[in-house]
This record gives sequence, C-alpha cells and structure tokens, in this order.
Amino acid sequence: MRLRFFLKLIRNLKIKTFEKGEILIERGSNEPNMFFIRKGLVRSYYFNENADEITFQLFAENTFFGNVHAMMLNEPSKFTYEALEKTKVYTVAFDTFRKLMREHADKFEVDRSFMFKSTFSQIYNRMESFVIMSPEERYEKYVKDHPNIINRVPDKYIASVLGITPVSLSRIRGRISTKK
Amino acid sequence: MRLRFFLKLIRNLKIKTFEKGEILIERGSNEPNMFFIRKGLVRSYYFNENADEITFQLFAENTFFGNVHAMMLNEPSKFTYEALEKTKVYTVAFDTFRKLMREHADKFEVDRSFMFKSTFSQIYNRMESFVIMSPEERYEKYVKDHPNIINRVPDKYIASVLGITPVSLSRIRGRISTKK
DNA sequence: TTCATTTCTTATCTTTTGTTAAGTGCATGG
DNA sequence: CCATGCACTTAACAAAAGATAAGAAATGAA
Repeated sequence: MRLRFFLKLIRNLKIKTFEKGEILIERGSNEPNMFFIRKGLVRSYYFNENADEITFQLFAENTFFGNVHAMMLNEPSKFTYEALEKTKVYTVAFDTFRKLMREHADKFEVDRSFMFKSTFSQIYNRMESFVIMSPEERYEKYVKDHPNIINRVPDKYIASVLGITPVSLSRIRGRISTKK
Repeated sequence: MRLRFFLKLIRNLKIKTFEKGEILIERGSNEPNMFFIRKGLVRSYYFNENADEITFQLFAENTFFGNVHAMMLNEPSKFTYEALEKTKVYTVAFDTFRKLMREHADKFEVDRSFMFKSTFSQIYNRMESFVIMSPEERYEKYVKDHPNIINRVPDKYIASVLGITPVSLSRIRGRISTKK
C-alpha cells in the first residue's frame, strides 16, 4: 500500500519560498534536498571556460528537480539554481526520500527509483533531440513540451538550453512565423 | 563486505559470444539482461520517421550496457543492439543484479545504483557536449574519450552519434588535420 | 513619466552544415 | 584476377548558424 509511504513523505516535506533572484542551490554545494515546484520558475546555469553563462535547464510548476550532480553523480553541484520568479517549493532531503522508499521497497518496487527515472528520462529525451533534430525542430519541440515556460523567460535562456545563440533563435522564430 | 556480493554476482554471470552482425537485443524487446563487454564492439541504432538509420551509441571493451529503455524507463527497447565485431560478453539478468544489490544494500549503499549512475553519467555528459560544444569540438572529445572505437567502425556511425552527416565529419577531419 | 538598461530584431559578413553527386580507394567474393 | 559494393573524400550550391553591430521595443527603477 502506498498510502503510508505518501503520508510519511508528506510529514517530511518542508515548504520554502524564494524571492526572484534568490539562489536555491549554490554552485559547488552538496545540497541534499529534492525540490518540487509548487509555483514559480527556476533556472540552472553555470559559466563555461570562456566565462559565457550557459543556462542548462528551466523548471516550472509541478516538476521535481534537485542537485543533479550530488544526487546522481556524487559530486558537488556544477550549477547554480536560481529563482527567476518568486518561487514556492516543497523540499525533502534526498536521503529521507530514499530511506522511505527503501522501507517500502517491497510494496513499491516499480516506482522505487522514480526520481532517477524521471531525471534520466528528461536528460535522455533531450539528448536524443540533439542527435536527431535541427535547432528549429528542437525549438518547436521545446515550445510544445514547455508552453508554460516560453513566455516567462528571456529568449537567451531558451537559446542557451537549445544550444544556439539568441540571434539564431530570433531568426528561427521569424522563419516559423512567416511559414504560418 | 563486498566480496560475498561479487562472489554471488560471478556465480550468476553467463558468458556469451556473438558473431559479427548478430543481434544482442532486438528492437521492441524487453530483454532483461545487462551486458559487460569483455571483447568486441556493439552498436545501438534505430530508424527515424524518415527511415534514416540513426546510430545512437557504440560500446567497446570493459563497458556495461543494457536495454536502456527496459531498465531505465520500463519500455520496450527502441534500439537494436548489434555486434559490429565478434563480441564476447558477460551477462546477468538485471533483476538478479538488483536483487543481489538489495540483499547487500546496507553494506553497499554508495554503489547500490551504480548502473543507473554510470548510464546516467554517460548520457548526461553527452547531452552537455551538445549544449556547449560545436560539432568539431564534439568530435575531438569523442576521439579523446573513445580512442579504442574510432578506427574500428565506419565514420558514418561516428557522424550519427555526433548528430552530423558523414560529409560534414569528413570535412571536420580535414580541417583538423590541416590545422596540425 | 522619464531615463537607463535589457531584450529582441534586423542586417552584414564569415563560417559551417546539409544535400547531392561524382570520383577515388579498398575490401570481399566470385 | 576482376567486379561489385562500400566507405571516404571532394566539389558545388543552398540553407543555416555564429559573430558583431546597430536600432527598435520592452522593462524596470527613480
């Protein structure tokens, strides 16, 4: 039965609110919490060796995220996670979550590692989109998959996520709109 | 103590040999085995909607792989896995492996999900390379990271993995060699 | 509201990629 | 040994992307 699991989980959740511009996870930290976004928008980014800021991912309502380096790779975070809007999240320590899952492992086998799976699935599909799609197709897919993000962030963040320049994204938008 | 774990694991391993051209995992299957390549070379590929063959990944000696869709996403395999050379692998059912890990979970916490981690880490780094690198840089990184693959497979497979055309890869090679 | 800053678009030029096709070299099998 | 097929290179052209800069539009702060 899953109910007990969820009840215990809820008991361990904390609510936090971050103002626009506040940092949820610092670069270099081992921040051990998982986040579930109730309201708001979060961006993960870092600076490459040329000191260009690279936006890696954008997270909106009803999505999980966490310190991917700490949780998945046992490394300190390479990214900074910043709130782009006032953001309300539920947090729970990843270890607590794992412990709960382990306690309920037998009844719960299929979903045991759903956090891994959902994170993996995201990364996997995104990687696939780079292998098989053009930037233009990638943009259209992104719009389709994240309609709730597009109009809330500067295009340069989207461009960065898609692996192209803002100028190129602007042209892609132009091409698409004249096509229609 | 990990010794017991490894002893049990070894007792459950099977050795298999595939001839060049043989299929290790069929598209659409739920093949439940993990593979460790002792000797040889394996390619995962599929056909996109235009019936273009897309090579997704190449695996050489001393690497693990498995039916990524079945193991990570609980779906039937989207890829075919084929031996490009005569290939000798150790296999073990993923469930057996997980069961062993679970039995030894307490003593073994850190590595419990190493299969997830190593697969994730691969995909993750590759995705990152698409976000931040040009095709040329991506090729140079691939050569550096996989020196034991480059000269054993047709360039078109490498091109596909890098998300570019064979012609473009040839030009990149040309540019690089005149540079030096 | 106004001013300053940021964001987005547009233009120009260079570089790179995709596409198609032709030519060269190499290997395999008859 | 030749012939066929496959892989790789090269060429030519079109399309797209990167870089840089300038101008328009939007945003935010005073």
